[in-house]
Amino acid sequence: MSELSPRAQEIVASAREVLEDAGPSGLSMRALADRLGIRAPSIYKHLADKQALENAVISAGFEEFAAALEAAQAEDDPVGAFAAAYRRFATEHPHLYRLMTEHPLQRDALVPGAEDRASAHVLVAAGGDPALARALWGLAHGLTILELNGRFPADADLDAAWEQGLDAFRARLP
Amino acid sequence: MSELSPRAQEIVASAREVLEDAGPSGLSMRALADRLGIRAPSIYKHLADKQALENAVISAGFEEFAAALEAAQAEDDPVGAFAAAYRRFATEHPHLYRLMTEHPLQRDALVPGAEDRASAHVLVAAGGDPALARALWGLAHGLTILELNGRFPADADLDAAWEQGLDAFRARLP
DNA sequence: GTCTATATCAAGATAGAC
DNA sequence: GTCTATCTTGATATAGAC
Repeated sequence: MSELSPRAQEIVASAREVLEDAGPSGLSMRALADRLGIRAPSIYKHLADKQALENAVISAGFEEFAAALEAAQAEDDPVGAFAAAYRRFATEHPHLYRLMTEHPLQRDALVPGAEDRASAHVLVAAGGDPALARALWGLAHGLTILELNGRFPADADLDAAWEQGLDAFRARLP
Repeated sequence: MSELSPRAQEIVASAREVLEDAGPSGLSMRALADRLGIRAPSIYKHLADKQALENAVISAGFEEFAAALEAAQAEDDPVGAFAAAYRRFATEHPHLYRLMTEHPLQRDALVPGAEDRASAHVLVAAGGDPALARALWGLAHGLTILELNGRFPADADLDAAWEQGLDAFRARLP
């Protein structure tokens, strides 16, 4: 990913706002231009195309996600601390989380290391075991996205579901 | 959901084929009409609109999913049998699985009970504990959709990730 | 850095004839 | 049950002027 000009960074920040208001499908070049008070074609002077825009939003999202996971590390209950921070990030930024996870990533076009920095935390939480870490990630993502997609009954106790799942993982760690 | 005419059922079956060839975004009324050898407006004589079409495909998907999970029940390792059938269904019908899970469901417009019949199996696999069942569902969905979205490294041992996760759940059951 | 004007494409959907 | 003709909307993107 090439460096972004200051103006491009402003545009990306606005894109993030549009995304969080309107969801991934509402993030169009026109909607973004409206938010910026300019016309859509002007955006192309700063960002090559819509993919570049989305990739910039996603990269920033990973950096923010990584920071949130990092701030939440706790030695006494690494699994619980990871899961709480994970769930909170997704709940507070549902559309950003969706954009970051619902499609294959164009890794060549992202800020290098942004994704890795986020995924490193699940490995720590799983005590360094890659297979257990991927399973824990699966649990966290699955519960998160099923909830965002409204797949659980309205009266389901999701806190209890998280705790049951996390307890199962805690029991596998020393 | 109202009953479908025989012709409508043929159209839904073709829609399923288009979906599996081209993915959810490739399932347009025009692409479907091409497959059927007719013109797009003709479809509207049999199905009210695109949502009705998608809901019919989704309902059929749930019934097929439920049947696959039912056929896989095993008393000695209910968690493993459930997970294997779940993973196989999603791997064999990735675009159908996506369509069934990536958006909120319009439950009023689905065949009654189709979703319930599928979700009942995870409850059985979890020994009847709803919270544990939702966690297991989260694990299965998360690993499945992360894999479909290409989120794991190419050299990741996903069989091992599934086994680690499933073992954690097996240990919570009598 | 932004503008207007425009090209291009593809989607869902309806009216009315046959 | 299918057709043609058409409407409407909305998206990405480019050219070239200011």
